[in-house]
Amino acid sequence: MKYWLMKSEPSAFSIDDLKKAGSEHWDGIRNYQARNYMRDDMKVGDRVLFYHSSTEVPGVVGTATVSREAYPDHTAFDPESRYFDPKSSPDNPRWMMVDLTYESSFGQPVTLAEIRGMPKLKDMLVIRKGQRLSIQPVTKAEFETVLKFARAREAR
DNA sequence: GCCAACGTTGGC
DNA sequence: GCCAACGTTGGC
Repeated sequence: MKYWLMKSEPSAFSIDDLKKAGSEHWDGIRNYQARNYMRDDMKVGDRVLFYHSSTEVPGVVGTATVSREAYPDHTAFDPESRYFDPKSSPDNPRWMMVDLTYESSFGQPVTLAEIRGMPKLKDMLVIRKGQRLSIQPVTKAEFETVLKFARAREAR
């Protein structure tokens, strides 16, 4: 089983949106490395840290699981979509998506600043300068550290 | 809104 | 295949 961090702008799609939906497809990925992670490495049951970016307090806000492996991102075929890509076609799809299923929401986000401050999380890609990938692998230890930190705070 | 860091595009 | 120009990301 693998572990991931996936970024979303909450104004576009938030953890609450995923909670409401239960499961949802993760469309709009238009970066080859992020696509390759989904296409080649994500399996059903993989666990995901759900991260809110471009918001007042960026950070991990909850968890999800991968519930369907990579399949063509249909928004690339839709000229009306902001994610339209004329180079992608149903015959030869360039972009992929996976489905995520909601797992949990943190009472308070584990903020980017907090991640920066924790020695155990010093190698997380999300705090590496210039790292903008919207899908990033995390280690099991990092995943569990984030989760424990969130749970410990909720227990107080 | 600024801007650093990157990724992509396209002319050559 | 180089690389300048351009677009995007995302924290601040």
